[in-house]
Amino acid sequence: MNSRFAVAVHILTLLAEAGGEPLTSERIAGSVNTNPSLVRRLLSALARAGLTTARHGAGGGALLAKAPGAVTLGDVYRAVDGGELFALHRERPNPACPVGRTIQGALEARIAAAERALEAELDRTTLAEMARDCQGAAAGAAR
Amino acid sequence: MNSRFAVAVHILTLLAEAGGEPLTSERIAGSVNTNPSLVRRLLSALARAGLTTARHGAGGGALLAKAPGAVTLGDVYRAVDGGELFALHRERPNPACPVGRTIQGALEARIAAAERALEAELDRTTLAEMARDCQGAAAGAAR
DNA sequence: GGATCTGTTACCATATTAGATACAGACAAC
DNA sequence: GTTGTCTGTATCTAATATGGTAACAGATCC
Repeated sequence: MNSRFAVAVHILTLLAEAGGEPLTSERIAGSVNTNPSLVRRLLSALARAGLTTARHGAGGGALLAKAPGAVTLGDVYRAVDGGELFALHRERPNPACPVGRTIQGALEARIAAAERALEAELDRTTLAEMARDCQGAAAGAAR
Repeated sequence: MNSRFAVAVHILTLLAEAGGEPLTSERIAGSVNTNPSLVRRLLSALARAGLTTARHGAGGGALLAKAPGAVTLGDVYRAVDGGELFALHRERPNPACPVGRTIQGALEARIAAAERALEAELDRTTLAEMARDCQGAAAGAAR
């Protein structure tokens, strides 16, 4: 459906490989193949979540706010997509029906558990590992 | 985001409680609080996945194709939403950049693992349990 | 044969997504 | 302190997804 998670991971992997060098939204957009404004929108969400910081002005750009080994894909998911996994009914179910009256409560607990499981799996990968994978694959392709 | 999963679980829970009695799309729509055509669309996906069958004509309607204890929320997810968790980049990343060239491959494995974790958690709940929860809550509310 | 119900299609309104442009504000360089 | 660079945000647009609605051919029951 939406590609925010993929693009956000892409951005952060670039920042991890930059090793403290600030990257401009234009430079990042060149790798992602999109436009700088979209990159800045995502960086805005990542900064709100405490994952990145920015330096204004000439020579500025985006920076990781933490060590690459301390940021997980789960952090990225929560920053850009969190809590949007499943929606409940758009219209409230019929309260005159036993199932309609209770289904949403029964579902909420299961949906929350599923989201926890998803995030726990995403938490098993750090940006450092993503950067390493991309380095290795790039080296392999260059041989 | 989308409510297909919630509505599909609602439909199947109704069928589980009906205990072999066929329910019409109009009857189901009354509980979900939507219109019969949408219900039939979802039932169509559920039937393709082998979760329901239908009886045409007067006195007909939808039926569970399996025992309520043999259908999990993971089955429902796969039937109506499967494989749509995360999208990759809409435009292909820049192949001239080491990260752009390799990020999608590195992401695909992690996304697949996350989806497996999500489905495994959903597989822990069956329709029988959903029906029991709704019965219990309904009884509690009636006291 | 007539009534009922499914399965599918088509159409519409709305919401979401992402591409694009614009501009005020922050900061660096000089 | 003036100029240039870059961020952060708002706005607009096009494409797509979602769900509400109507319509109708086909299957089945009575």
